[in-house]
Amino acid sequence: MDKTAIIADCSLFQGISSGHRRRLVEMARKVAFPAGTLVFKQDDPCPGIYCVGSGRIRIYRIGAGGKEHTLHLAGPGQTFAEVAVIGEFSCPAYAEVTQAAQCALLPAASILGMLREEHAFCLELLVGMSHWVRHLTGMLEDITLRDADGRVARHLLQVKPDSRGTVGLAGLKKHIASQLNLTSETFSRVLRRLADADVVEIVDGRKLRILDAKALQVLSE
Amino acid sequence: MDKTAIIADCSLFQGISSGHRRRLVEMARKVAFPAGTLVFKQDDPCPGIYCVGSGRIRIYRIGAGGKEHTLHLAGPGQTFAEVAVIGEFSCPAYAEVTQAAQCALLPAASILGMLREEHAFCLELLVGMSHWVRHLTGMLEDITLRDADGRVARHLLQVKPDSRGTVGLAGLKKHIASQLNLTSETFSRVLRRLADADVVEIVDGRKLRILDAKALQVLSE
DNA sequence: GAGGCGCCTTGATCTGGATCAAGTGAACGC
DNA sequence: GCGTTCACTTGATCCAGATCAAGGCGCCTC
Repeated sequence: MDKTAIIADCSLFQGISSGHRRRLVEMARKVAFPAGTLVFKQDDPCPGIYCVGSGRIRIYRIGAGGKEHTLHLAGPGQTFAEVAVIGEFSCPAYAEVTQAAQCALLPAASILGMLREEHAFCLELLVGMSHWVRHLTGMLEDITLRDADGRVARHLLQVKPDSRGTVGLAGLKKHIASQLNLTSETFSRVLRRLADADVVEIVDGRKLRILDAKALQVLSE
Repeated sequence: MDKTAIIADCSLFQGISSGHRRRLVEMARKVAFPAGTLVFKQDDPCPGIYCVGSGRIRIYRIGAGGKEHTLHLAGPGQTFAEVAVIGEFSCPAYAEVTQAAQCALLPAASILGMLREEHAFCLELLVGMSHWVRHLTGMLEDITLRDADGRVARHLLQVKPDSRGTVGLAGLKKHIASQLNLTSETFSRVLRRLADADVVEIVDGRKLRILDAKALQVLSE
């Protein structure tokens, strides 16, 4: 997978003109990471925007006592570190490769230059950013206004099912649990309860099928 | 307080050119709200960006069972509904006037038009938005990674003290508590504990003085 | 195949903060 | 003045979900 393909697939740049896209490809650097790599640490200077072509990167924070909170599990077509680049902050979180990944790195300086020159690109990113804000307010709503069952239900409804109604989990259960601000034990128990009530069916450890979307809807209120 | 003054004071538009600012003033409509007004409801179409000149507006969501979560207590110099305008969403929350307020309303259509025409304005808003993202990730970090004492400590450190080290609370205790995802009872108890430990001094119901900022720092880790 | 390790499940217990309940006190209208 | 309301405090109890503990299971490496 080359730089061009990665950037073409990237949802942040869907609405962009082909000319701008070509400029992005030119400035991009292809980077590959084996599983387990720490791409950057919290408070590192931010190298640029990463576009994920393949694999999976987990973005998380660490609080007092070593507790982790996963903000995002970035997969193909997604980006991370955009906000830090635009606001010119240092990295606000840790980024760790959970599945060997190929990414395109758009250096911060080049992006900022292009933003200054290209009005349309600027508009594009503005909309992309507003979606990121939505994601965050959604997480906040989850954590403050929903109980464990509700959060899991909403999460299951958000990941779109593939061919025959099965949804694959984007990462380890413990990482998904941490994204929902739950422990893996609680996540496990909720899944079991949903399976016992025939709301979902556990296909294998990594996949499950939604049997009763309506019931999930009700749970997430 | 007229439109011109409100927009001049508005932190979102600090870096903007005087020409752009003049255009904003032209498109703005002055609106005054008595305390208790519901400015908009969740899912209403978003009328535009509100700039607060005076008074206080509480932005909050309601979850199942009527539980509220306060996202923001917007005061003078601050804006709300920017994100909905830019992303062209409907209102993502409720906005209620907690202290009689004077605002300037920048209609969504005019703002979107200006964004399309004015590159510098677009850049400006992009940076403004990245700060809003920071605010949200800060709240998330608070709620997921800190306990009640830590959240209160961080909150107290965030509001900058006025003349002689006293900090005034931006709203009712129950609204601040809800912003920190606490009940007012818990908030009250934490404040008492901090006062007993001589970390803060309760001046009157609405104000308090920070005696030991270091200790607050430690609590918020 | 044996051992080890990390992920996941399930059960038993613990606890921070919510909820319930009661009381104070300030601000208001009549 | 006198009731009413509403913010806030404080105390007593409760509970959802965390933590602790114990296997089970898949997947390495040797």
